[in-house]
Amino acid sequence: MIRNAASKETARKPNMREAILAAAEELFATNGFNAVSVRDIAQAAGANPGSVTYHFKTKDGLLLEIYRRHCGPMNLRRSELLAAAKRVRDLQDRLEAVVRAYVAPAFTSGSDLAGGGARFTRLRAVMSAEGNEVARKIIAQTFDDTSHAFIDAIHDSLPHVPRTDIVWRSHFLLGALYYSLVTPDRVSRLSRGEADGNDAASAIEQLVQATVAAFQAPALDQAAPARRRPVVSSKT
Amino acid sequence: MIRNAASKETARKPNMREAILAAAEELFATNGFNAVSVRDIAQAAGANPGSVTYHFKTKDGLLLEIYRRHCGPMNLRRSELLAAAKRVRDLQDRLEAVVRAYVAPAFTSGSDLAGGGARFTRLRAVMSAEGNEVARKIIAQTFDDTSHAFIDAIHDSLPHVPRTDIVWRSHFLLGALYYSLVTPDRVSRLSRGEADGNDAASAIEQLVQATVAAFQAPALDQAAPARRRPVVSSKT
DNA sequence: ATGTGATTTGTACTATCGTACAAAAAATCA
DNA sequence: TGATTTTTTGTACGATAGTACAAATCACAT
Repeated sequence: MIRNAASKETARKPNMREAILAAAEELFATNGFNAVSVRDIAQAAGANPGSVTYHFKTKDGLLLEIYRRHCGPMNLRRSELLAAAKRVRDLQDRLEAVVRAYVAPAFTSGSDLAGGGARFTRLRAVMSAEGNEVARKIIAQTFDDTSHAFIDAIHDSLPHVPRTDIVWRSHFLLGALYYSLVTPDRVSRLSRGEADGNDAASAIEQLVQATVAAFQAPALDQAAPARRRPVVSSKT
Repeated sequence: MIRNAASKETARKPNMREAILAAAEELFATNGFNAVSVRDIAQAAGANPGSVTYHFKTKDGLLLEIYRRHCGPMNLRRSELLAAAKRVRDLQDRLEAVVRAYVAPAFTSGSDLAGGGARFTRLRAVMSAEGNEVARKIIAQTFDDTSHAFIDAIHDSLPHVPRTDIVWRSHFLLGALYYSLVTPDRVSRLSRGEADGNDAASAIEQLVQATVAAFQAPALDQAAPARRRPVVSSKT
């Protein structure tokens, strides 16, 4: 939408550059950073390997640009959604709205820059698992603000739950979200075809519902640490 | 334990072989498969690169052996824990016991083969994210049985929740578990030091409590699909 | 101690990696 | 159109990858 700006950006002829970015995003998201060569990317984009060097200098630079391109619009969109969610009156409904505002943009398909999108979210999941340095840096300095904003919003809806628990549970949420995008087929397989792990709408609803319940769980204060230790025999 | 068998296995002098396996497990789990070279592994194990080839033939063979070594004892142990959990009378307590039986072994430290252990679990998380072929094959044929057993056990404690929902929620559980092992520092960072993401006991308690609540969430039947669609403006 | 098989070492081969760079092609503007 | 800049191509270089293999070394039964 926001397009006809004719800025002084280097977007003179974005065809090849954009194709390379898209191909790299897809390949990195499915195979990891190190498993994909610059030549793989060039071939998938219908470009020459040297063209990648020309546009992005290095392979790291290419990854960095993928992040750069997404992070700005994405955080903006998330702020909007969060602000709207925070205006919901009913406390229970507000919690669900906040969670949904966090979850939904991660599942959008296509090249939805603003929402983040499933492809970029999956990319982040994979980079996180690989401990990629470039990703780690840009993520810590770009996403933590947003994460804190969401955590605060959730905490406002659940004043009786300590912040520590909220942090843990939001961490679990992100893990579940990532994993749903990384291995959707596992859901189809384990449900014996009754559920479709690749159906974004189902994933969102299931994740929102489960997560809201998780956030609403009673506080886990260390006052009663060894409430019960069931099962676990002592065989080493 | 089962050791002095003097079988015809090639376990005559396991020192170096074991060192290589341990080093590879650690390096793969933290950096991914492709980012780690055979030379890296050999160096970390104090071995010669050729020694890796001698014991495991190929790099894939080395990864395969890591899985092979863990899967048997691990599934055995999980079955034991699950069986014990299923003997818990109270339905609510049983659910928690089953979840704990699933979660706890994944966080054990050291070279605990039977439990699975944090290192191997993290390795599985990373391989899953990278879409590693070797791992994908062995996982589908080794873990699905156990997963089904746990899903069935949880379903028994929650008869009113459709199996589909149980599958989704158990999928979220595994994702949260993986992510907790992959990026524990994020918890410490977001909680501003109030929580320690690397503390296994805390992680287990938090994860069990949150997950039990998630499983207990009301069923999400498609009878009421558009219960409410809060927030989300329609800007594409 | 000595011979034998198992293991470790050292090294080399080929393939592919990321990247550099000059030449060709395309695009832009006077 | 011709000049100039931007983009694409083709190719090459050094580094490192996985793996193979012969020689050296070790463990140990005889």
